[in-house]
Amino acid sequence: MKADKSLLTGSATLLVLSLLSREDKYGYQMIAELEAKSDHTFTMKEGTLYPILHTLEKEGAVCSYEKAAPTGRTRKYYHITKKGLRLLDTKKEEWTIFSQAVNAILAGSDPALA
Amino acid sequence: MKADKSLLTGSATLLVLSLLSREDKYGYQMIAELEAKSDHTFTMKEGTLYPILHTLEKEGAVCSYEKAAPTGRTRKYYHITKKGLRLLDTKKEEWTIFSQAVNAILAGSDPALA
DNA sequence: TGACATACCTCGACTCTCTAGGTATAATAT
DNA sequence: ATATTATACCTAGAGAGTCGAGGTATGTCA
Repeated sequence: MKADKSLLTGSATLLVLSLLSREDKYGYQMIAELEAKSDHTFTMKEGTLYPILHTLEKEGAVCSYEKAAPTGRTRKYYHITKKGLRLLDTKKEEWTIFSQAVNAILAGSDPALA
Repeated sequence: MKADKSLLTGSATLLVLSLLSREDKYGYQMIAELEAKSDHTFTMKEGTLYPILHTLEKEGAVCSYEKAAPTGRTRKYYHITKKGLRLLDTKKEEWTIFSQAVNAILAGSDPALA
């Protein structure tokens, strides 16, 4: 994690839902994709991801199914539900409002440091 | 707080330092300014702000002094130090990297929902 | 004089992420 | 053959950060 990891708080679920909105994925894959797509800014730990997935499943935002990989290994895929898509929409908007608010505050700070 | 409050985690210190980079301020004032400048997105609680200010002071990022308000009341003003300005710079960059990374992930999500 | 806004502070609860373990299988190296 | 590494999943407890709810005190206004 390049940036202060505590910044991740509150966005982890948003990121997971966003990944799943394109196609079904399994846990290990999501971690790798987050790392790659964020240019190594996010290194989401397994201890963070798996509990999030389990919570989302309990809430009905995602559902899971097992599928064998070409290698023969069993993977647990997650699929986002309609409820999950609505949740994603809500969290996306929250993120937008939040980040714009932070930028508004920062815009007021000493320009000599920009 | 309009947005999920857990998003604030990790940015609270950045916001405080940013406010102080323009001019010295006292606690109660910072809460009001954050609320106003962020269009009511941030409602930083006193239980959040004061411990942050005390920690920053311990670290030498800010220093404080008492000053009487025109009303006669005593206010505790905080002044950002050079060390604090460097910390602000660091945290600003962390925020930029982080928010760009989140946006990169979101950009990959289902465009039909955008 | 009572109510309210200002102004500061702290403690314990809560939420979220991470550390550090654990299990098991497949691929690769020795 | 066998050891090691990568894959793939999981959980319990620790730690960090914020909040709720309380406390104290002063100034203003009805």
